[in-house]
This record gives sequence, structure tokens and C-alpha cells, in this order.
Amino acid sequence: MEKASVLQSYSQTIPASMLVSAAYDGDAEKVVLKFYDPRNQEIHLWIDDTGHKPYCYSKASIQDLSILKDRKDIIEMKKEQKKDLISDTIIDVTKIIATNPLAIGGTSEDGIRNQIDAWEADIKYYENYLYDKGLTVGAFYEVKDSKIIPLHNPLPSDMLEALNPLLQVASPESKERLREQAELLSQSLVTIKRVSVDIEVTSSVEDRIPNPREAEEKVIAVGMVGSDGRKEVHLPDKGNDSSLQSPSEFEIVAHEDEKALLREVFRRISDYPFILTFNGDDFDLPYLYNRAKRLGFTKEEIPLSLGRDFASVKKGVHIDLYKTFSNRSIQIYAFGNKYSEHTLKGVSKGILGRSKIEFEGSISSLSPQELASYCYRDAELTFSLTSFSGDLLMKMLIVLARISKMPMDDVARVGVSQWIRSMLYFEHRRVGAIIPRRSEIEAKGGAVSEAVIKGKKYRGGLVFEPNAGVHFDVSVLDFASLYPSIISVHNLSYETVLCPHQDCRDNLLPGMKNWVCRKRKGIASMAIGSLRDLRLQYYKPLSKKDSLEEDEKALIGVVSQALKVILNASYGVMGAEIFPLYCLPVAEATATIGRFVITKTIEKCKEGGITVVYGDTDSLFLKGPTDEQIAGVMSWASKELGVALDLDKHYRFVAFSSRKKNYMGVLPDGTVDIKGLTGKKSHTPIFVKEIFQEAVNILSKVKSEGEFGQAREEIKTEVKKGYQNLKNKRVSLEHLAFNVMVGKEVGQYKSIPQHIKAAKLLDKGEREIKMGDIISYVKTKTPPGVKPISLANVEEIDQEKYLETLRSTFDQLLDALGYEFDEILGATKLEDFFWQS
DNA sequence: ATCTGTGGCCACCAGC
DNA sequence: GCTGGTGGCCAC
Repeated sequence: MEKASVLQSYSQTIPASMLVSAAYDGDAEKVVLKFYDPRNQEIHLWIDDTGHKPYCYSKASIQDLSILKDRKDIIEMKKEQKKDLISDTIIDVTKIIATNPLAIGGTSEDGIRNQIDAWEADIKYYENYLYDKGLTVGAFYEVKDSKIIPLHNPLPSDMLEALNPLLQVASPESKERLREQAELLSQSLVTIKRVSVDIEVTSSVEDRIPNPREAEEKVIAVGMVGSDGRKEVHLPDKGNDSSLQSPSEFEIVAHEDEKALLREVFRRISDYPFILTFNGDDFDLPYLYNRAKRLGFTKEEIPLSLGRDFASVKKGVHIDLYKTFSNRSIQIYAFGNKYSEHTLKGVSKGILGRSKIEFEGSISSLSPQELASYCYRDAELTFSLTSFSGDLLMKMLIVLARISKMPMDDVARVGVSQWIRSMLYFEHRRVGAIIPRRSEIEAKGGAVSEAVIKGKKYRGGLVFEPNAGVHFDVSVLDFASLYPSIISVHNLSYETVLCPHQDCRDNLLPGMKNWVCRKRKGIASMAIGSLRDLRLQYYKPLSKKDSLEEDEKALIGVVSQALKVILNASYGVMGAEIFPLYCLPVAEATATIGRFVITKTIEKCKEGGITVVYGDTDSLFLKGPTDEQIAGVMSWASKELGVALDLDKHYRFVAFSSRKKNYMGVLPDGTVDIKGLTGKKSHTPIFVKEIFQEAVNILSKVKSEGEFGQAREEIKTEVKKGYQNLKNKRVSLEHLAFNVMVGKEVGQYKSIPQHIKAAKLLDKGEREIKMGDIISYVKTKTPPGVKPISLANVEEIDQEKYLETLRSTFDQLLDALGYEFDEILGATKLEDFFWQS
């Protein structure tokens, strides 16, 4: 194996650099590696000087195809020669594929050609290059004499201890894998030096975002907020305004002209290894680039480069937070759904509790002072999104880069399916396996089960009919990482499910006619399994300990969270067409075994005399079980089913309506869990939510059956009060607004839902309704029955509709408690109430 | 331009 | 008026 060589070498030794990014530069045919040195807070560039494209062939294919032994040969070979090579080696290759269980199908000449093509295409996956050089993204390296040496990180002793039971029983292969993963994930999380950049541009046409390709309009402000304390706004046109003064929070830097401003901003951008923007890929950075060119800057003078749909910093890393916060996995798992609109305004309001400065009219009408404050706030919010909770987001990105083997800026840009793709491709290279083509996997066929919901591909999790009513003393058990555990325990992977071996055919999966390989551990099963083991054996138990130091606790929390994200998605991607290792039989087998597991467990509970009041996919609600009973079920599940069952929580009482995925539970400390009820959903009007919340507060105080009567009276008062307010028009439009997101492009709708109707009323001018926008509308008595709040009037509110909403929202709650909504209101019929005083 | 899955509830739309 | 379909939001 060739030694790593570098074109640009540094005389001094960098003690601990972190590889944050690697990219193949197609034009220069070179690989650019970027290392972050936390001590010097700089990015060091290392460029491969071999003059060859990075190697792209897996070890097995190279070893097996003796004729291709020298990889340089094939790289330099002409197209015609490659054709010959293919026909010469076709027999050999066929043999290899036939004997290699990891390589399914592909025995035709066409198949081989496709394989070679795929290898070539693979060149762009520079991860190969990294793998050949023994480098992993996010890990620490020592750079000595122009050589990059991985820094060995011994496993912390507590981790070794926690993993020991697993390491004892594991095969040498999985043992090594687990150790490697553990070492990487336990490396420290460095603080990254960075600066946020936000620009403001004049707009000649009102409400029109200037085109960054043309960059015709002037840059009138650039805000920068850095981790080193930099807080400034750059303005062009010094001297125009002598009254301009820096406020206390930040500094105003005025320049001679726009050109001088850009020059200075570029100089500062080059000072930082990481640049943060909100939508900088599509707007701020391309705008700066093209504007600079328009003003006569040469390419070399601009520290930026533009891709097709992203922008990067030549000697650093650019992270576009807009893309990061648009990522659903990040939104839900990392930030607990605290924001719903993917704008700087929406995200910062949800996460930081602060927002943009609002103003009327166009940006050009602001005074320089106001403009500076506005621009500063945007830059400050952008920076704060990476710094809150002790740099939580930056740390999360480092950990995700380590797990996914993907550069940090890519992690921040792409979705979870690509993280997992990168992770699994890396695993293929580790074991020297050929990465299969989609058609080879698809040859296994589709699903055999029928989905409950029309239009879905296969049957998913089981949801049980809840026992309607109030249940005291309920314990909730759930399977820890059920689907990843099933994938791990049952060896589920695209190449092992329905494997080609005759003697595996009797190795049937529980509850299925499909079989699984018993000769070989599946790649996906191994990769997902090792992450699951780490999370369940080490990170999850540790995150519950209070004895940890702050720093340690933060690291554990971040890693644990990141593992959860990846593990949760790893099952889903197997059933997603966009995933290159898409394999329906794997997704289906996972869900089928899941149903088998929960069904058997419920049967077991019933045998033991335990009442199961509810269950959904991987959770069981048990009524008043003894500690021994719980322990019994747990040990039975882990022994018989191979999945760990945890005691998740204990409810003082749970109230189920007759609906699935709809309940309310009160924990011993009075905390209330509300699941699926309309009163908690984000689109429900605040007016309804507030009354609902009051009712929930009242219920949370109930400790015994006898106290419900009192609670009922109190709820009655609250609901009546709310309804009186509605009737007397004392409720504001904002409180009456339904807030619904535009889920698709306006033209794509097959029917016109209410929120779109409302938005179209708004849409008199050229203003378009964008996907992701949240429309606030109220229901009115006059056609078409809805109006955006900005156009509506309190007088035209359809009170009857709101009473309906109130009723159905409360029915979900009151059903469970055995009351009627009308009873609560004190009227027998809706109309009766309506005509009451 | 971007994309992990299925199950379930609710309100409304559109066609009969 | 009934009913299947659509769209949104949520549980897991």
C-alpha cells in the first residue's frame, strides 16, 4: 500500500488535527483534504500529489481480479482497452461473483460492464481514498514529516468495562469493529473557531429577492459574528452619515466603497476555518462571489468557490444552517420539533426564543443605523444557532461525521439516507466487499405482506385497541431500539435475507416464509448492530447517571442522541426507494419480526395474569403489575426473543379514549404526557389549546378515582368561560387562527384544502405561496369559509365552527373520563347551547 | 430542490 | 347526503 504523500507540507508538526472534509477536485484531478487544528484554530490543506485519481476499488475486487492488480493500470487505461479487459476477464469475474455471497447477480457480461462503470463512477466517492489511506473523518491525526498518522485513542476504562461482556462473546471480526467504533466516538469534541456571515442587498423591486447570479444590486451591509468575540457590521459609503455610531452590542465598520467592503469581508472570512450562513449556499455566498467579480475582483482574490447547488470556502469549511435545520432528522431528534418553519425567524424563535428585527417597507428605506442593527441580529442569530447549549450543534455535526464517515459540511447539507449510505459504503470497504448495484438487490423481489394503509408497500407495526377509560397505576414497557435490535439479532441485511445458499433455506425468520443466511454476518446487520450495542451498553445507561462531570455529560448526551438518529433511520432507509441499498425484504422482515415480538410478549403477559391495556409497535401498557411480574417479562423477552425490554415509565393514571395513538397520562410527579390529542397539535388555534391546557392542568392534580368529580366541575367552568369569550368576540384573530403548513407546491394539489384557499386570497399580487410556509387562517361565515388572519375581521368569525372544534378537541379527553362535552357545557344539544344567553 | 418507514386520527374536498 | 380520497400532523 502506498504511503500517504502530501504536496503541501508544513515544517512544524501539528499535534492534533481533525480531518473535517475531503473532496475530489475533478478539474485538478486531485484530492483536497482539510484538517482542522483546534490548537491553531486553522484549516490545513493537504493535497494528494500522486497525480492519479483516488483509488476506487474495493480490496476484494482487486485481490480477486489478479489481472487488475495494479490499480494504476486501470485508471490510465483507454476506454477501448477497458472493453477488451472486460471480455478477457469475464469468466474470472463471474466465478468470483458466484462464490462471493456479498455479490449477488451480475453474472452477465452486461453486469460486469456495469460493475466496472460503477467502479469508475465511484471515483467521486473520495471516502475510498480516505479508506485507502487509513483516514476517518472526524478523527484526530498527528502530522509528522508530511505524513498523516492516526492518533491512537485508548478506550476509556469505563467504556471497556461496559463493552466487555459483548467483546467476550463477539467474533474477532465484530470485536474489532466495535472497538474501532468505540475509540472513534470517545474522542473529544473540540471547540471550532467560526464566524457567521449575513449580507443585505438593496432591492429595486419591492419584495423581490435579488438574483445572486446577476448580483446587480449593491451590497449594503455584511454582518459577522465570531466565536472569538467578533461582533461587527460592515457598511459601504463612509462619510455619508457622520451621525453613524456603533451601538453597545456590536461595532459598525464603515468603508470607502463597496469594493473596499468586500475586500475586507473576504480578508476576515479567510481568518476563520469555518464559515456559517443561513441559506449561504443559495444566496449570501454566491451573491458575494458574483458581486465581487462584477466589481472587478479576480477569481484568486475571492476566497470562495461555487458548486452547482452549494458554495464553499476555498481554505475552510462552509456550513449552511438552512439546509441543516431543514433536515427532518435534525429537526425531530436533535431539537425535539421545537421549530416548524425552516426560516431563520422560525428556527431561532423556536430554539433560541429570539427572532429577527421586524420592519415595515423595503430594506432600502432603513437608515444605515437601523440597517446595521437588522443585519447584526441576523448574523448573531445564525451564530447563536451553533453556540447554544455549549456548541451543541457543532458537536452534533462532528459526531455525525464520525458515525457516517462523511465530511462535516456534507453532513450538514444532506439527509439521513445519505449519512447511512456513506456509513454502509465504508463498511463495504472495510471488509473488501463489492458494493452492489440497485438492480442486483431488487432481483430479490418485493414485499409479501399487505399494508394496512392503501398505497404503502408492506405491513408495518401493530397498534392495539386501547381499553377505553381511566387506568390507575400503569407501567409502560418498551423494547430498546426494537428495529435495530431485530436487524442485529436476526442478521438482516440486503445480502443475507433470501441469500443464494441452498442450505440456508430452512433458516426461516420468525413469522415469515423468508429465510436468512446462517453462513455469514450481513454488512448492514453488523454496522447497525455495533452502533446499537454501543448505545444500549454504554451511552444510554451512562446518560442517566448524575455523577458525571458537565463536559463528560455533554459528550455522552450528544453521541447518544446522534446514535439514536442514525439507528432510527437505519430501518427506514431499507424501505426507501431513494436509498441505494434499498431492499424491501429487509424492511418487511424487520417489521414482521417486530409484530411477532410484541404479539408474543403480550401473550406472555396475559399468561402471567398481567392486564395489557394498550400497545403500539414496541410498547406495552401494563395495569398494576408487580415488580416481579415486570422482571419476569423482561428476562423472558431478552432470553426468548433476544430483545431488551425496558421499564420506560410509570403513570399515576392513564386516560384512553377509544382511539388509537390518543391518550393522556399523569406521572407520579404530576407531569402530564399528552399523545396525539388535537388539543396539543401545532395547527390547532391557540384559543382551543389554552382551554385544553387548563383542563389538562386540572386533571394533572387528580390523585384518585374520587377526585374526578371535582375536576369535572372545574373543567366545566373553564370551557364555559372560553366559550363565553368566543361568543362575545373577546378572542383575537391570532388566537382563533389555524396554522397549517403548505406541504407541497401549489400546483401539485389534487384538491384545494382550506389553508391553500386562504393563502390564495392572500395571493392577489405576484407573491407566491412557498412550500414550507405556515398559513394562519380563521374560519368565517362567508364563502369560501376561510380567510387569512391579515384580511379577516372578528365580526365574520364562524362561531359555530369553532364550537365544533372545541367539542371534538374535548371529546378526545372527555371520552376517556366518561363525560360528554355537551354535559360539560350544560346543554343537551348543540343548538340549545347556541340559543342560550 | 429534496426525499427514512407504516399506522392512525381528523377535517375537508369532490364526485356520485 | 354519502363516501372514498386528500392533506396535515402525529405516534412509534
